Amino acid sequence: MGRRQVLIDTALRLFYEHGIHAIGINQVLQESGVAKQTLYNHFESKDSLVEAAVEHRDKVFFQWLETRMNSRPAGREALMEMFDAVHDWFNNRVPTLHRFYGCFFINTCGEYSDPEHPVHKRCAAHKTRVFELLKRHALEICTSETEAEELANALFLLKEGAIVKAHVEGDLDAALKAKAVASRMISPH
Amino acid sequence: MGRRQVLIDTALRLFYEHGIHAIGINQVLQESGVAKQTLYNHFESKDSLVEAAVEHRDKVFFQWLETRMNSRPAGREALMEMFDAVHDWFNNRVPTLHRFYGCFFINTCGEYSDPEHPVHKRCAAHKTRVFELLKRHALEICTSETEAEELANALFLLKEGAIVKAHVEGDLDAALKAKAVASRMISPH
DNA sequence: TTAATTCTAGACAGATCTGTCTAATTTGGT
DNA sequence: ACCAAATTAGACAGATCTGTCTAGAATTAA
Repeated sequence: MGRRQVLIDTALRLFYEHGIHAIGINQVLQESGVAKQTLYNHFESKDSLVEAAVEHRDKVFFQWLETRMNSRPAGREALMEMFDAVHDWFNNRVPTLHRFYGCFFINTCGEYSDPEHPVHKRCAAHKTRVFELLKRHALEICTSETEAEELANALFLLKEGAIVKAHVEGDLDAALKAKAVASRMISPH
Repeated sequence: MGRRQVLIDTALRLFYEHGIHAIGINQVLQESGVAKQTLYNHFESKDSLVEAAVEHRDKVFFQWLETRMNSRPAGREALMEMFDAVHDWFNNRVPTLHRFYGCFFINTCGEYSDPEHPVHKRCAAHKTRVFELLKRHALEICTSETEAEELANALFLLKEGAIVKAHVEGDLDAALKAKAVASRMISPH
């Protein structure tokens, strides 16, 4: 694996576990076994490495979620599969996502509150992308665009809420509880 | 106001806006106009100040929310009022909560991922406390303990999801959308 | 083989971090 | 007015932060 990718992987792992401002460049270098100059050959600053880490997480996470949902019939089943997917995530059964420390994008926005900051913007873009994925499947089982939007929104909120509950309170069944609520919202229709 | 409280207020404001590890003790001292020795007379370390800030936020936030909910009849109306309350919060109409930068407890857990850390524990305790508040009102309109638990859980997830959506995506209507979902969950019953 | 590129190791600068210490000043109770 | 406690200002230590620089080693391509 190229040096650039090694740096991104290591940085993401450390940032995700401890937060971004708690991790210094030197620690990333030491754990990745890369020289300092190499880092600054590939990235012009720490912030630039942070951006790359967020972008990478977006790619990995979205691909994983989309693949999981596509493994089931589009529409209701795919939407329900989402909750099973994040349930596996919460319980550390998805190695590619690392050990669960909440949502990297939510955590990162807690450290970059300015909505105009490039890092914050990338986090927002990720969430919007996931929302669009839900909406696409919601359209399969809804009779109008508005209705699909509302359903996708409800499921999105439940999912985000479950992430928070799982991380902050350590509730490992949060995803299943969210799924139960979601199930009641879709089936009687 | 006592020096101790000045320090807590200033620290909370800065921590909430920028994250905890991004703020140094010296900045807290400068903005609060307090000497360094005074800080270390009241707190044995920065972490101890962080704990105090989290505890204070818990007190202020919970009291605010409980008061808002108690301004309406217990049960369904109080639960609906919660969404109006956080809607005001998202739109910066609650001065005592500061400008909205997401949930301080969620953000803080992003920087203190170890669930055994005192700071993380306090954040978890806050969320649990809010959940119990919801459950108390849910019991007013449910026929069983289990049903109340499930309702409180659903509303809790919607609320947390709305906080995330409002902060990360800048969706200022997130609370109203969550309220709409919640409303559909309660009224037909 | 040679030439160009990439990487390494680490010194270094300058800023900032937490926390300690001192000594003078202010405050509050009696 | 007096004494004790609290606060101030700031120097200081030692660690750590980001980012630059240099010089040599490794890698890659022609």
